[in-house]
Amino acid sequence: MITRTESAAATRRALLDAAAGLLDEGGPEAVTLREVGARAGVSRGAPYRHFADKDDLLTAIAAQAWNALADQAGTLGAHPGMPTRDKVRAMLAGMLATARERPHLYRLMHRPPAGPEVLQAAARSQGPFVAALSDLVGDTQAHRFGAVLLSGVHGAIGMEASGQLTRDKWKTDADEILDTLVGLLPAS
Amino acid sequence: MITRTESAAATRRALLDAAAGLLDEGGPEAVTLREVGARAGVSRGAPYRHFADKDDLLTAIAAQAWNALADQAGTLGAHPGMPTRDKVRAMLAGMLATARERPHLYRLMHRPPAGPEVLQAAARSQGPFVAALSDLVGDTQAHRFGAVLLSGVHGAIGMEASGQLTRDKWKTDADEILDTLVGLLPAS
DNA sequence: GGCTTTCAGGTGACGTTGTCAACTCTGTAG
DNA sequence: CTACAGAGTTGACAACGTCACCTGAAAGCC
Repeated sequence: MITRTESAAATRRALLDAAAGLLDEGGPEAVTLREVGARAGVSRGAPYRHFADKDDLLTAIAAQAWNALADQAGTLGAHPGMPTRDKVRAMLAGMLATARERPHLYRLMHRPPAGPEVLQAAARSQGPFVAALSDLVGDTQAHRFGAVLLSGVHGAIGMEASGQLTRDKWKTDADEILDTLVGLLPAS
Repeated sequence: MITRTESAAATRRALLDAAAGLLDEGGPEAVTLREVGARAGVSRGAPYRHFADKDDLLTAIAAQAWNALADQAGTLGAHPGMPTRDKVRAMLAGMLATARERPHLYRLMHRPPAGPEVLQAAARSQGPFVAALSDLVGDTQAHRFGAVLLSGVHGAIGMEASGQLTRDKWKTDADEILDTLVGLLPAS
């Protein structure tokens, strides 16, 4: 049996999926509430039953994406037998992969100003990251190293996306920058 | 005497200034061609005499901002007696200052995909930067170092803007990250 | 069971925006 | 002096976000 709340939850998810799909395919301008509703099989006004406005819908998508990254980081962090530095590298590589596979979503995740919902989800993804760094460089240095690593990879991603970081111009790319930064960490 | 081409050029500049002002004050959503025209003292259709469409106007603003940064970097690079590493630091600090004083403009400068006009102006700003680095680490390493430095500072700026890089969470800030990265360079 | 409430969803309407076509007007070239 | 080019205006249109109002059915209560 399908209760009403179940149906509503399904619609909400359909709206999120439709909006994320439109974002991936056509960028932010392609995400119109009318088209989102149409793809989800509802009318143009229906989204307002689940989200305050368009911005609220986009925020929910961003938070969802951060939570997916957090799950991925958590799985990596709990992986037994994997060298800690490789875990750090893999977490950053996960960011890079998301940015390349779904550039518009990645940009949405970093859209200022980030609301509390997004900040909390992002913090959740950074928990395992800082924990791994603590094992390598100690608690006191973990945050400082983390900020440098995260900034460096995030910046390389942004410059690559805008076309400023090309191998032709800089003789390197985002992957190498990631490796260079991770190389600053002690091994094991 | 005021020729017609002079008057047209003045209108074009007025449109650019008006749009840049609206961008600084109210973000990208505040930049409407109607309001731009009104501020420039012309009608809503006038911008189409100087720019192909809204995007073209925004692109021109981004290119103009990159050129201003390029001028600043060029002045720094030609500064006699200043230690080369300080020049590099000052150039990066100039980026950081722009990002803090005019965050919406900074974001526009890095908006993907960057057209040829923007990429060329950006490259112009990076010329003095790479030249200074060549003096410090040699031609072969200058580009790789430059990419890491630029990525790191750009990423820190982005995370600071979105509220993700706070001293509360990371025990550091963009200024310290900048210093840390510049500290990787040999002195003098 | 019947009644009332609640709430997902639909529809009409409005203001705003980007954009185009048609028009006016005025320096400028021939 | 005439024709032209081009800056500027205005009317119009479609698309969009959003709101107010309406509908219908599930859910809770007696």
